[in-house]
Amino acid sequence: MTRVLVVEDEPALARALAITLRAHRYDVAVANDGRAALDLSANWHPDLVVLDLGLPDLDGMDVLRAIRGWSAVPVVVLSARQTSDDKVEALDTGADDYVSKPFAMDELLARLRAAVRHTPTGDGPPVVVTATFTVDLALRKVTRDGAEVRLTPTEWHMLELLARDVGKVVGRRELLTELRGPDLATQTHYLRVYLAQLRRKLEPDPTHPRHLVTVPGVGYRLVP
Amino acid sequence: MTRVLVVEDEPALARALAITLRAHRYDVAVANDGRAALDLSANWHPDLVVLDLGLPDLDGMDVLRAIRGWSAVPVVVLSARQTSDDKVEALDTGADDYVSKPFAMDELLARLRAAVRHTPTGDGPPVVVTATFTVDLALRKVTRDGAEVRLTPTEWHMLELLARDVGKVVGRRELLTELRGPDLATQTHYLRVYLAQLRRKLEPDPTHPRHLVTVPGVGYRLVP
DNA sequence: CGAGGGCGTCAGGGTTCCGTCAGGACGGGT
DNA sequence: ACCCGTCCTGACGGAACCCTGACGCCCTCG
Repeated sequence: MTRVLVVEDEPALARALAITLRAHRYDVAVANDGRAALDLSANWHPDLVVLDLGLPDLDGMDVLRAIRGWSAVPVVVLSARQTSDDKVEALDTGADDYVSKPFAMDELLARLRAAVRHTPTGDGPPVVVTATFTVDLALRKVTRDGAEVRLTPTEWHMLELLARDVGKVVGRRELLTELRGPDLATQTHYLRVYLAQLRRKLEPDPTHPRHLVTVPGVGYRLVP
Repeated sequence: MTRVLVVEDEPALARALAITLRAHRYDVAVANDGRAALDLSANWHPDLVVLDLGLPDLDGMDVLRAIRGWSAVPVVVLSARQTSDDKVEALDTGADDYVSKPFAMDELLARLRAAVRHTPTGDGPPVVVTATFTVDLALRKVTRDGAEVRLTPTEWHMLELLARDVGKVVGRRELLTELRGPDLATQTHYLRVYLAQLRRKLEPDPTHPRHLVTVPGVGYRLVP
């Protein structure tokens, strides 16, 4: 199910959005202010963000910038401002769409659908199959020999990053920036520990990995 | 340069769009009707399509559907209709954005930039093929006779530099500056050692290289 | 004919990098 | 308050890698 993070301080609108989105089979989380928005966008891993620019604590643009600093999740901006300058600034900061209030709900929904289509991983198959295990990005589940494998949040996050670019090498810095933030992007030891745990849970022979392959000096890659 | 196909039957607006886009360093082609739009979108390979729904011969929606039949190029729809039904239909048919006339030019430009961001790495041939091995820059992988070849970071870095300019000679100083920094750009011996290792791993007959060719006194070059 | 420079090959020491085990810190649930 | 799962850091053995030095070859030039 598509996970939508709604960042909206006005309670009435927030409730309306949540109800409507849930009625359309979205998985919805609501953030009332900028802090919660950053927290949820970092830890809840939404597939889409609806961001109202008018927030009580932080400037909405700063929230957008922060999210874009480490994630490529589609962001649809909601705003009462209608001047083209505001739209240009938001779009050039990385917003995928800009909807002015008041808006028609069905139009917003259509724009959300369009935005979700843009997710870089959205065009490929949402499920990665290898010889010994299967990763389902949409369902957030990984199965091995038919049985589901229990993964900790960090383990899953890591596997998700690798599965999002199957076959391609994911750099250590890239992984660490996603997992722990840009500041700790040099702690490569962290990656080794969790890669080992993933291998223990997923590889038939953890000491001779066939799918969770390390590329020395660069990063790791998931091969099908 | 980004190639934009403008589909617009109204001459004044078509000219204005073309002029503005060209001023912003876009490569622009204009189609006055649906037939020309389909023709150009198929043969000219635009990176972005600006599509006005009001066309003399075909329905704009049919044009959109046709394009989406074979291409994932970003399409920004332009229309005089402002009802949300029209927007929903266009967006759900595959349009990336919907702009109602009249519109502010700078907003349209921002939306075009946002739309073009969605195209996933459409530039350049990411794979170099020779008679005995192939280099895939994107996947960071090199295969020989179908089997993957293990390269050390330095070996790969070197091969990457050569593959980035296939056929052209890459100077020794250029190589060394990339590999070891500007200060050590005279240690040509370093290059010989690693070229030899690359040849040993990739050439059928390492003593008589066919693809990793030496240009005496100048540098090396990769020939397909 | 000998000297010299550019090139390719081989080998080894020093260093970095990787994988693994173990244990303390933290937090949520009972 | 206790327990359990998870997160994170430290230490260590082993492997891979980087780089340099030494040597032989070929060609050119004195």
